[in-house]
Amino acid sequence: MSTGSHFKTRLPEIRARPFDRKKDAPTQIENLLPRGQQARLRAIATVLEHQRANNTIFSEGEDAHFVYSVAAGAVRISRHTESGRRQILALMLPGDLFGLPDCGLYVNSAETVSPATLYRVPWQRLHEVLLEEPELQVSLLLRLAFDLRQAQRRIVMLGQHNIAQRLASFLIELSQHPDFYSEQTHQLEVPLTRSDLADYLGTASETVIRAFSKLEKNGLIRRISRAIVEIQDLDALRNLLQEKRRVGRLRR
Amino acid sequence: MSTGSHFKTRLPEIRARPFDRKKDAPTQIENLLPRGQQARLRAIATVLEHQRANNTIFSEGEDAHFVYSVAAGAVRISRHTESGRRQILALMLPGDLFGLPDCGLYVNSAETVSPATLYRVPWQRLHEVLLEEPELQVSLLLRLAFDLRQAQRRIVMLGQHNIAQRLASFLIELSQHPDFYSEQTHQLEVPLTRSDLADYLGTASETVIRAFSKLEKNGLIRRISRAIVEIQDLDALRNLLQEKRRVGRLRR
DNA sequence: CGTCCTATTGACTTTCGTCAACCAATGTGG
DNA sequence: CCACATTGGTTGACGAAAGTCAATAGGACG
Repeated sequence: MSTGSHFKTRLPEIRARPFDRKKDAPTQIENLLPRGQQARLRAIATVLEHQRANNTIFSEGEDAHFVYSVAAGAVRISRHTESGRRQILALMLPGDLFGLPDCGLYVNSAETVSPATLYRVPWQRLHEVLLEEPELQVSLLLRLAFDLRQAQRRIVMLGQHNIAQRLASFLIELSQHPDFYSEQTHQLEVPLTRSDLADYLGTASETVIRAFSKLEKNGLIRRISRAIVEIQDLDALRNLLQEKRRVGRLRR
Repeated sequence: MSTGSHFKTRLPEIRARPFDRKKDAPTQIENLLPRGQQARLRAIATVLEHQRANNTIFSEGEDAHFVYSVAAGAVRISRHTESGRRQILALMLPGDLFGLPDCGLYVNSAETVSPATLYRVPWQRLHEVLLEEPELQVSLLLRLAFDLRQAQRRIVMLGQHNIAQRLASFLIELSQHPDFYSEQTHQLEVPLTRSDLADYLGTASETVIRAFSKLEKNGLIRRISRAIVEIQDLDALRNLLQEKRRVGRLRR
């Protein structure tokens, strides 16, 4: 994609430091692990503070040494097709876990989508701990099962819904997350650019924009700024998913 | 879908019997479990012989008491949208495992797609065994990880490929399975009807048929019968996946 | 040999992808 | 501070892909 002749000289701005009990909320690791085992992991976790969006965390095909958990911000998990297109498989939000290796390699790529704070755990160490603690294994199993169900929901969305429905589905899902939605103001922060969103929904950025326009014209949402959307009628968004994919031909 | 006024009176023809060492190949359970623990599971497994296609194995929302493994035939795992459409999430072929519960319930439906032989294991018993045998847990974890990667491949397919590419992708994948593809005759058995295939690929049955016609016209495949397709040019099928989703507008 | 179900093809329409032009925000170097 | 470049967002035009309706063909099976 890039010409290769002019590199941005700015480095990816990341700061790494060990886990700090005073600065880092223990609740962030809670989703991943049951109480009581957290201390062991904190000791081996490093905190990475990515200062900007579009930092690469890892790329598909690389040796997988670390597993990550999101503390703040958002990370996109993506895969590239042989035709050079990109599909965003999932958006990792605070509390989510990613980077599990397959045969020692990462099968997907991960990049920040906004400034983000991550916990990084060496896979080797985690693996050792897993063997000693069957309960941890169960947690991991549940986590995988959750990811699988999530992936299945996306299959349904991509297979059966039109673009406006897919966008509605995304907005609804994101609005479940308190970090991105305020119940008071009804304002939702969309941490993706239009073209990231397009790759997430399996379409083109222009089509995403037209879907936004359509929802706005029908009074379901209102675009406040690039990244802020006011949800005006959540129920109507939900009802949209009940509709057919296509209006059908007018009968004569 | 059905009118409800005329029920088929024929019962779903299933025969159940305990696992029989002489009739049932032990290799079938091997994918699921490492050697040495197989015997324990055989003792608690029941063999179900579904005589016909479209038998319901379980439906989404039901209490989940059993986990299943396919010995012969094929099973479709599906989910229904609120708009009444159906998406087939996965096709379970010999060696595959399905029916893991989520909070005690099945989240998907499962039906036979052809006559099929299944191994049925009570979840309760399996769960007990899992607790005693951490190695079994690891097998299950690997299995889930595999299913997740499979689901991610389908997300890419649905999000980035046109219908001909999706069909090609399906044919290629099925041709990996010796039970359905003969290297000698290059004949592939497609165990799905066109409309099942449509629900699998996220499209309409007419569109599937047109994709078949297109591949045949271009000499990549040849339709022998409803369910038999001769793969004439596997490489060309693979190359199809490298192409862009759409040809693009003619430049003036 | 009719009946039922699936497959196929044609006609028509909607949805969506692509190209192109333009706007808005932001950042950078002079 | 301003000219300028860069990036991302938006809109319009156009055509290709795909969904829907309808009619027909083709097997399987009683």
